[in-house]
Amino acid sequence: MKPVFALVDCNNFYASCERVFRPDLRDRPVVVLSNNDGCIIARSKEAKALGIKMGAPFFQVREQLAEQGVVCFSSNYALYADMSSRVMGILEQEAPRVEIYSIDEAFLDLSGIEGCCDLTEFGRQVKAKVDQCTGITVGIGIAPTKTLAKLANHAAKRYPATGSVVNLMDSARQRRLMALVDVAEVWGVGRRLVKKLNQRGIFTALDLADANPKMLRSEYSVVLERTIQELNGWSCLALEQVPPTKQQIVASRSFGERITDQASLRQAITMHISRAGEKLRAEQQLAKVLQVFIRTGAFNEHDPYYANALSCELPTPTDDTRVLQKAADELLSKLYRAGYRYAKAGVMLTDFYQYNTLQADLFYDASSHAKAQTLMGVMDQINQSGRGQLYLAAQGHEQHWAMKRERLSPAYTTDWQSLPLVR
DNA sequence: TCTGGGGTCCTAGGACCC
DNA sequence: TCTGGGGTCCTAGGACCC
Repeated sequence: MKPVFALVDCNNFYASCERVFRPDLRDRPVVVLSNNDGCIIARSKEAKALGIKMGAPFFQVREQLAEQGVVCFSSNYALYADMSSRVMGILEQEAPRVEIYSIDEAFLDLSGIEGCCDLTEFGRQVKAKVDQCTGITVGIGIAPTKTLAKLANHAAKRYPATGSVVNLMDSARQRRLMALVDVAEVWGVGRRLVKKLNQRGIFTALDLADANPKMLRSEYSVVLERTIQELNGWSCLALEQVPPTKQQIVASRSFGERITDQASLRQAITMHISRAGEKLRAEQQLAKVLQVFIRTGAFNEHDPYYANALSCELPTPTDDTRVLQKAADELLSKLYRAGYRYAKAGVMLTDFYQYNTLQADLFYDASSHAKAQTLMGVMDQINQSGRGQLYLAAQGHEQHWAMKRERLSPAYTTDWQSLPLVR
């Protein structure tokens, strides 16, 4: 059976989420800022039309945005994650198999439904349903491979006449579109690769599709060879319905203000360890290797620069926040140098083990490990219940370095106190 | 003063083994 | 002049993605 993929992608997702609950902003330019109100990471259509650049540092464009009447939001991940799960829920109702690819994108496997209905019409129905139920508009690209579906989605967004649904099952139509599209737009072709491909005379997606896959593989990598095959309608990337288990977990943040003392760094590292531990337990895994890293600002030429990381192997794999915190603290003591203005710190967990395949050593104490797991379970439950927060004292109560979020919108969908009111 | 966070995969090269 | 051949595992770094 010929495979059929659809890529559903939410338009300007974060900016759209903010606008769903603020109808007064419907036609106004809106941008959403990264953590710490650092850079611009999402723009509404109107904001893009004003020429506002993706990734622009907020402090550099702040005045200009104010003059242009652009509404700015701090990022509100609780809201975006909840809106995302609503959108994905609808897709799961509509399509037989779904791969949630990112917070705002999903691949659908539509193989076999051609016989029952017109693919383009199906796409329009899905789009209308998502719009009606969530207020989020999406673009949909349909094609025989994931890479072509991505390209079709790109076209759906770029050409309004398509009604945001593009069916690219026909190979003549694929070639017509590819001839119009810059090779930089192809999924898997990043900035570095574009330069090299341009030097070889490959400028459009079609140039790449017609290139020799074996030759480009030997010069670059098997990834690019697969991309070429996919552009030619040979599906190399399958739908992945079950997310593969994670291989690493990272928790890190820049500080709202620079830190110079070790005590504050210790608080921050403890907080990151707690978050990483929660993620690890949600994955039902144990970690053996822990890394801690700290660094000063990367942009200021006047301040001395220092960035360093240290890792250690734990005696046995663990998911106990307290054990991880103790190890992290020792690493931090070795890493810390006085006299620097630190901008960011974080932790990384790697080398994971499943609960039941754990290879215990001679001194492994099963009963104390079971107790620790119960304790961590209770802690996670309380923290998720919304009734209060349990955390290690080392995290501190007042964090002067906490993330800057000066333009945060309410948690409209995840907090009773913040429900929008209709009068 | 102020520039995000969290992932994956691939490859080359070194260490080590028989 | 000339110093084997073949394999695995691990790590660091590069490139990409959203």
